[in-house]
Amino acid sequence: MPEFQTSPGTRDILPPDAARWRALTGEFAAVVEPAGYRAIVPPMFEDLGVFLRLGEATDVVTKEMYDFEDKGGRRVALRPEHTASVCRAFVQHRPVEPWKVWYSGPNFRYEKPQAGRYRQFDQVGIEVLGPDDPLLDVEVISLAWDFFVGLGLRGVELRVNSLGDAGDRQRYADELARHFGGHRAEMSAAALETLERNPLRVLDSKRPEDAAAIVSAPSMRDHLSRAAVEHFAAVTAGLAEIGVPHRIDDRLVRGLDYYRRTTFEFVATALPGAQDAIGGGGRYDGLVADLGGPETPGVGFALGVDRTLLACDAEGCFAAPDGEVEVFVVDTTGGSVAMHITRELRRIGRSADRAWDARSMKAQMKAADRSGARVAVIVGSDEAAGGTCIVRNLGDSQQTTIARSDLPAHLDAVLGSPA
RNA sequence: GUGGGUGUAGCUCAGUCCGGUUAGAGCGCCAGGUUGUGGCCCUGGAGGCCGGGGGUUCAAGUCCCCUCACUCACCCCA
Repeated sequence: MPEFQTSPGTRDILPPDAARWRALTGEFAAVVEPAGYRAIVPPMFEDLGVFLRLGEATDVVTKEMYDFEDKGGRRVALRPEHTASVCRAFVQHRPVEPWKVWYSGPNFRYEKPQAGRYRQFDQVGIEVLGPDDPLLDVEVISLAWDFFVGLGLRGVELRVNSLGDAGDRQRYADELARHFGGHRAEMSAAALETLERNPLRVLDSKRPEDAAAIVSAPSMRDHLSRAAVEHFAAVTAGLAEIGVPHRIDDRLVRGLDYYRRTTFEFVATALPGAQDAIGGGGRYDGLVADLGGPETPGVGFALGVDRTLLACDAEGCFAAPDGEVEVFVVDTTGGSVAMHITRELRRIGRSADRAWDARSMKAQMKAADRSGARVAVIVGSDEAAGGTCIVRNLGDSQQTTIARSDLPAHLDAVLGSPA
């Protein structure tokens, strides 16, 4: 084992995976930018207080925060997600509403690593600040949906729910606490602990002992204000209208407690249960105000890049793009001819690589083969002396000798015009 | 944070239960077979503090303890 390795919960994304990684972000931008979302890049760490607003009852805040004191004595934290940063940026810069932004970048959560769960993990997402129009919720959800579909994913389930307004949520939580209080005897110790902190989260327990108490629990649906009911009805109607399949799940509670009204989650059915949540989001109408800004509604989502890629693996879609070069130059005269040829080729828009360290022709040809190039341009002492080169098709092994000055035109004929 | 599993070559893994000379295989890499030409085949080569530390023993990759890392599940989430 080498002395230095990646820290727990982090890893290197090597080629060709890193290319796929970037391609995924590219796909996301291609879905979201035509809808008017513009890229935002907030800092990776902020004043700890920004993230504490995510909710004191959430694990993300209470036990997973990657916080530390900097040399200036400031209490800062690596961001656990983007939403709080985007809202802080909104309060700080006061852009014109609606403010529609998208992002892509790493988040940090100090958790015990596991399959599909890292301490540094990437998300792509969008946020919209300003409107509280339920049809905006529909747009937001549909963009995530379109993105997944565009990747080729077929086994994605969309679950939606409404948590109501702040008051609804509180009343419901109280009622749930009463309900579960009556079932203490049969429930798991862990669930009882959760009950103390955040009764809503108990609905999330997957333990068999808790199942009965959860099934008989009152539904959020019966505790929504009239306005929240209407909002949610408009959201689900909108989704149905544009043909985005979804399931209403009145037990759906999300991990951050800033959510109000609409919440949703994307589940990849091809993935094991512990890692099948590939994205989620919702409305957070109080968050901007909590961060010291004006009362401003917001909606958004974040999708896990790692898990989305895992889902693609499981479904066999969205393969890594090949990073192969078109031409490989073999030069057995010392290498400087290859230097000139690769430079010329790149200047006219062709990708070209070569071998180093003056290796034998056999070794260079082997490298050419491995590079995935379609043609090899070969220069030995005869060619160097005569100002010619050999162009060899690595597919069918046909080769011809041509004047070096004819190389660009010859490649156009063999490979087509440069991309 | 809690519990299980695993750490041997660049990679995938034998060998560990029942301790015993220079620790193996496949793939990959390098060289040669091919005096200028890749893939296939053949031959050879390089490459291991057997995760780290301590202990038991005449002797430890193998047994015991500790530790670190990875991994899976719970929790939680992306």
